[in-house]
Amino acid sequence: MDPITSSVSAGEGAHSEPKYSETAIRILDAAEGLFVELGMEATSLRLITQQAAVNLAAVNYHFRSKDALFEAVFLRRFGPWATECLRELDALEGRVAAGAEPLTAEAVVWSYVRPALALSKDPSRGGVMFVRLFSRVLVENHRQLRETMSRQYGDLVTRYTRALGRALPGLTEQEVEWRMHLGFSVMFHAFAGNDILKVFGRSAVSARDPDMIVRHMVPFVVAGLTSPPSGRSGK
Amino acid sequence: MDPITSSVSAGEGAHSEPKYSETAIRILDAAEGLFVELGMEATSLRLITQQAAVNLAAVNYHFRSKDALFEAVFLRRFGPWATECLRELDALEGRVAAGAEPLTAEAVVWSYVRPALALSKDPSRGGVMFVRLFSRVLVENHRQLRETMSRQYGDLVTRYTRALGRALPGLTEQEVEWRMHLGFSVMFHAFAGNDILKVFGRSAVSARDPDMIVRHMVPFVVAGLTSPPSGRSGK
DNA sequence: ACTCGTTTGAAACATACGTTTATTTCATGC
DNA sequence: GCATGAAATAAACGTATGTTTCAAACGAGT
Repeated sequence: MDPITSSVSAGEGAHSEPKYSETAIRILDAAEGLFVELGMEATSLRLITQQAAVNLAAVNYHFRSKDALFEAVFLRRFGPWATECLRELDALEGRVAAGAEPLTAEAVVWSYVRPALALSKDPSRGGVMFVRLFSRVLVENHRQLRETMSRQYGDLVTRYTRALGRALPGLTEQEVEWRMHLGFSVMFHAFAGNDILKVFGRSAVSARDPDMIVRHMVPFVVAGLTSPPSGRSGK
Repeated sequence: MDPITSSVSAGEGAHSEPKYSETAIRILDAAEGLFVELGMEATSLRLITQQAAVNLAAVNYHFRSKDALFEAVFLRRFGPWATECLRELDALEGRVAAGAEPLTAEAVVWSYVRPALALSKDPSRGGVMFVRLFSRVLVENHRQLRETMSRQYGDLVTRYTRALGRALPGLTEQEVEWRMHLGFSVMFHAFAGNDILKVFGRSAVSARDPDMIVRHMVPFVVAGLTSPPSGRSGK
């Protein structure tokens, strides 16, 4: 029988995670690394199955198609990360509501950075691979994945935007959205190591240590987020 | 005869631009749009030649291979842009040397943003396409292109790094490189419109007007660049 | 021991790809 | 008006792709 309908649809309802068989996991692991390194299009199923030491047909058996495999690879990491982000946000807003601390942009940033950092350091959850995969999704156009994301995780963005807006009073809603966009862009691509300097071969920086990335990135982003409002806000 | 050896190698020496035949230009234009939209791997020569209304073999005739075509597509835009950036930097440093203005981080940023903005608004030079293509190059691994870039344009990065370092005294060399990396990441991906919010379907922001992008982006980046040095500088 | 649903396995499928080959068309110089 | 080299064309090449097929192996339940 189709293992897809049993596992995936069982895990469809509200953010729960599907269980995978051992060979399915081997496929996911191999595919993850290759998708990150070569991109979705340039990675062949034969390369994946060879590296995973499983049969070629196993991919279509366990995941129905290459596209569905890509989505599974991505969502396996994204789901837990999104959950952790929401938990961090909940905790932060709880402390703020209790008057234990003010709601600052830096605190909001950390509620995103902390899960990303934890994830980066945990190889069993994909380590830094996931962030690099995510940065690919941002650039490539995976239509179906985007639909899934906006359907299933749209509220995450809403939550962050609202929190940031509260942390940055005096900014128009549009300015908040822009800074959110800019700030998250930096964070994603910094974590992913999409370094311009790397392209030019002058990459003394790319030590790729997550702690160091965070140490330089967070002050940069917080400074950008909290900079004084521009004279006239955009149309 | 091979049109490649005549045109490209004629334009090899020191940043000059090769001349292309009309059909070659048609191919470059079609390929540019498709590479941006679909990525290098997902774009087939058949799609390109069909859209350019030229024969399939014309690509290999004029550009030798698909890889070489990609490089040509990229360098056609990158060359003039790099030249303009260097001219802006020269002009800035000239004014600074003459004591006409101080060397600020914002001025350095503008020496990059101005050419990018001009390019974004000029459809005859690819418009916003090029920046989006560039952001793909940052994420995908085009080995040969990277070699060409670092060989031919490595000095551009050196110039920017040095200028930024002078504009930001009190920062260690490493901090300057980090901020440079972060700042340019924002600028590239902001111009390219690689919007995280877009992935989640909540893209009120992405009006994609270059002027508005710049208006929000520059203050953000300048704030990040000029933020006070972090306590202990990273190892 | 046998059955039945699940999972693997090897092979084939049709298609699409980048590239190459010959041939034809075309413009230009003599 | 013909020869010459560049450019366009149609067709084929070999290979690699995602997917499907169908038979074999497996593993628990009775």
